[in-house]
Amino acid sequence: MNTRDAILKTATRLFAARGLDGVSIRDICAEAGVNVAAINYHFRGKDRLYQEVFERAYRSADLEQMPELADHGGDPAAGLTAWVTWYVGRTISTGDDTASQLLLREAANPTEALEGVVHATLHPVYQTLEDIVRALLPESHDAKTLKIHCLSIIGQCLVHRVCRAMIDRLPVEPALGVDDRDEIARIIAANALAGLAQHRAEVGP
Amino acid sequence: MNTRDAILKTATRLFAARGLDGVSIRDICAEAGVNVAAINYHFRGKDRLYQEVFERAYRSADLEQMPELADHGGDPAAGLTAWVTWYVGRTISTGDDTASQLLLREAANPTEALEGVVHATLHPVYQTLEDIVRALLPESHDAKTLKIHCLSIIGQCLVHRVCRAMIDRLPVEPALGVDDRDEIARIIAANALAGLAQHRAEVGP
DNA sequence: GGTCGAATCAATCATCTGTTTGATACGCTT
DNA sequence: AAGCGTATCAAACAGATGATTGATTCGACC
Repeated sequence: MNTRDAILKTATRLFAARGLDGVSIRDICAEAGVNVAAINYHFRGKDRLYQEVFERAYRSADLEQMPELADHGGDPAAGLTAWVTWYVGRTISTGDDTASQLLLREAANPTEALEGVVHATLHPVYQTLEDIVRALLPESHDAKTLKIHCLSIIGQCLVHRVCRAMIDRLPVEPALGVDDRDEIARIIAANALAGLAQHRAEVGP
Repeated sequence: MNTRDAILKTATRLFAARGLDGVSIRDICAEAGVNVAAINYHFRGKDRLYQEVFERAYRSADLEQMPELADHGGDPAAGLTAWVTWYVGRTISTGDDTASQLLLREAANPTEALEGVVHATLHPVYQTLEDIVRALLPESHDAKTLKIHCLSIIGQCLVHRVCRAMIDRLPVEPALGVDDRDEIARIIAANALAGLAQHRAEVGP
């Protein structure tokens, strides 16, 4: 196998599991079966390798199937439900979790690589949500209210991933798992729609 | 000053800012003005020092002023609003942020110390919220629905702290700060109450 | 005044860290 | 076949790391 790809593959797995400081280049090279000098030859150092790993993990994020407002023409409520279902699905995932693990580590310990990922991937996701929520707010809303509502929706989805370490240690039954994704998405969407509806009822269209 | 306390004070600040792996015992001792051997003498090693730091940061958490259901006798809605306001206030804080920083690092990189903190501090907080939310759900609710609703509320509050690194890099105006705490708490409480009310309307009391 | 334990210190230990070096092998073009 | 750039390798480098050692200081107690 290509040496460069072998390093990337192993490094992605190890960085996600143990963090930048938790993995030495000797760990990576041993598992990848390559010489330690290969990292500096192919990536100009450990930090650049990590940067490449982190950005690749999010460059491959499939935003193409993200539901948008336009997909649900006249019905922003349906758009919101679809968006939340999609977002919860990718947050509570059975499959590859490395991307969210890397992002969680960046949240606790930001590196230079975070800036690029936020602009390239996270911002478009947020903007799509904002477009939907805007359509559900009174026309007279201010930008701050809009932002708070969007972050509330995101927070309800992300808590299940971000706080997993704490939730799993909570002696509270039942444990929530991947099988509960639909139920979780349903409640979050209902919460958001009810909150936005009530806001409209108070302020007017 | 007491050597042991000097180490704890400096170690807490540095561990919160840079993490367990980001700080060497020499860093701590240099800033605290003590000898490197003092850490092994007083704490039996770096890991134990970290454990002590993390647990102390949450042992000092003032849960006494946490609003409970009993404080608002017949009005769980008022209890929820009070709880959310309290929780948002401590999440988006002007003052000492070390505890939440340490917890965020634990979320990304759990250590043995997390278990104790969850049981001693986080669990009581969660249970208090659950008592309030339970009173706002139909009597026929199941445990899973209750848990999801509670985590949704927690998620809406925590997102502003946990995702700060990403939110601050989002090119979206306006930036939310400590001055917006009340507005944020108001919207979160309204969201939760509206969601729970709608749930009652659907299912019955 | 002598003894004991706690506390502090400089110095050292063994190991691990990211990086660099110089040599070697391979595939390609001329 | 000669020359050249790419890739790989074992070895070494220089510095940092957590931990330990043995000596020293200090105050309390009998």
